[in-house]
Amino acid sequence: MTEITPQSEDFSRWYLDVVRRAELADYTEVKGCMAIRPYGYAIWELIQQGLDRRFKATGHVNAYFPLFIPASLLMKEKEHVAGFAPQVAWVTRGGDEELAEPLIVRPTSEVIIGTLYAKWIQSWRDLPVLINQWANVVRWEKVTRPFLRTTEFLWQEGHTAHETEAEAQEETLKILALYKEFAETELAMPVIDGQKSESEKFAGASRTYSIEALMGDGRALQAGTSHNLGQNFAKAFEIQFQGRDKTVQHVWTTSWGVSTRLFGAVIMTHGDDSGLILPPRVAPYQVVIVPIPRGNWQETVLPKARELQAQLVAAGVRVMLDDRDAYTPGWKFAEWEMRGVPLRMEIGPKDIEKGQVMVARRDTREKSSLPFDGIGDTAVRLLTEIQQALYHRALKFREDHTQRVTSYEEFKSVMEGRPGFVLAAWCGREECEASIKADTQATVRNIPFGSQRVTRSCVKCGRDASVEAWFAKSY
RNA sequence: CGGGGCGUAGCGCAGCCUGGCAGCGCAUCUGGUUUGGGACCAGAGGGUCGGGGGUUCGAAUCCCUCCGCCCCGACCA
Repeated sequence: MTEITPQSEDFSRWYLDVVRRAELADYTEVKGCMAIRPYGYAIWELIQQGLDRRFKATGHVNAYFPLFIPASLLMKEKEHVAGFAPQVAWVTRGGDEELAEPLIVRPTSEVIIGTLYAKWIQSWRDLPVLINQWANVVRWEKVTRPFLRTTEFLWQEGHTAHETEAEAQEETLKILALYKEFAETELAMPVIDGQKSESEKFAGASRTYSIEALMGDGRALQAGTSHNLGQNFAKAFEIQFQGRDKTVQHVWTTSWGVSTRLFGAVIMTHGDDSGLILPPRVAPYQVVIVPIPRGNWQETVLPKARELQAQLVAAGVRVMLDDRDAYTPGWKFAEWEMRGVPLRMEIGPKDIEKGQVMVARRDTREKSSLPFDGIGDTAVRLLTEIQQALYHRALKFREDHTQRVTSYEEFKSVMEGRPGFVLAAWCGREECEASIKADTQATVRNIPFGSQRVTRSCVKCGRDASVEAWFAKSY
């Protein structure tokens, strides 16, 4: 049995151990292309459901666009192609024929969708277009890591078109808020929202916004982005409509996405040295029942365990009854803890006699006997508690690793010591951003919305600071 | 893409230096006894030694080359 490397010894190795031991994903023959195993995929499906429900509730609909895109289309938006070209995979042959025009495998779908929107949109009455797609995309990455950065990954990409600049901006921020609410409610993961710096914004966007989470090793992870694309793509792809005032105008577009990377964020936000800890709302099994075999247990204990399972299912809880005879209870305890199941219920002859169930929490490891009667409600209440406890624990961790600094010396010493988020005044110039990165490895994660011109000077160069920004070492 | 480390059974590793029967632990399978924190006994199965090429009577071992994984850096919404 391979042990999981302790976080304190090597966080990165811990992460890779958890991914493999918990059977979330596995490597394949191609660099950066991982298989997502059933347990991992079940978690992804729950993430999808939570997001999809929210997209639909805000008026979005799903559609599907093709994997292959004519290379020439990518070239139409100047900044976009410059940003993505180094990461694009090409198809130059089909069967035994050289293609007249090479295809690219989508790294994102702005260009193909833009081409279609140009056909679909004629009038202001066709707007807004609010489409999302669930898809795989490919970006040729040099350094890959399961979930965090893979060559092929799963994500959703929303692509909307609007009549006015204000509407596009509203959509961009609405989705950012949706992502934040989702991360905090479903993933129990506190995030910082704000605007990306000029150097970190999406290739082709007017403005990019992000949510950023803090991982257990003190490094930040960009967990989702929402872009206001202005009229950049509308002009490149001639997406035009006739307005209320009879004039022909370009639409205003947005795009936004989150990927399987979110899953990596969940692992690194909540996990501990025993393995994964899943927030109940995205746990494929919220409760695992371990029957305690004694004597003729299949006829004494097992029926009671099934009854317990039925009560939990009736209460709307996702349950796994682990009735495998080949493993001992102790082995099952360790196994399901490693896989992050929020609650474990043990039921044996002693419990049955007393009308009780032994309940153990994954997050606190507290173990207590609770009455069998009403166990469904008890489980629901405990799961809610765990969901909140995980959020508050993560929030406290972030607060303990967040500070405002006023001098560069202070900035550097924070980054050398216990890293985390640093809020510092910044003049907004790429020059300072780059030299801060060179000195400390920290980059601008984003610029908070409340941030306004402050009287203090740039933490690096001392000039007037236009904003305060969140800095951190990042993935 | 640069520097470093690594690749031998599902996992972790020894063997390589100095060429000569492919091994160990865990896991797996069968049978039995067990089972409230990773059980025990007995037996069994499992290998293109990352791929290709070369040297040699003979290559896991030596040489060339390609691929993959990990770490650091560059790059990367």
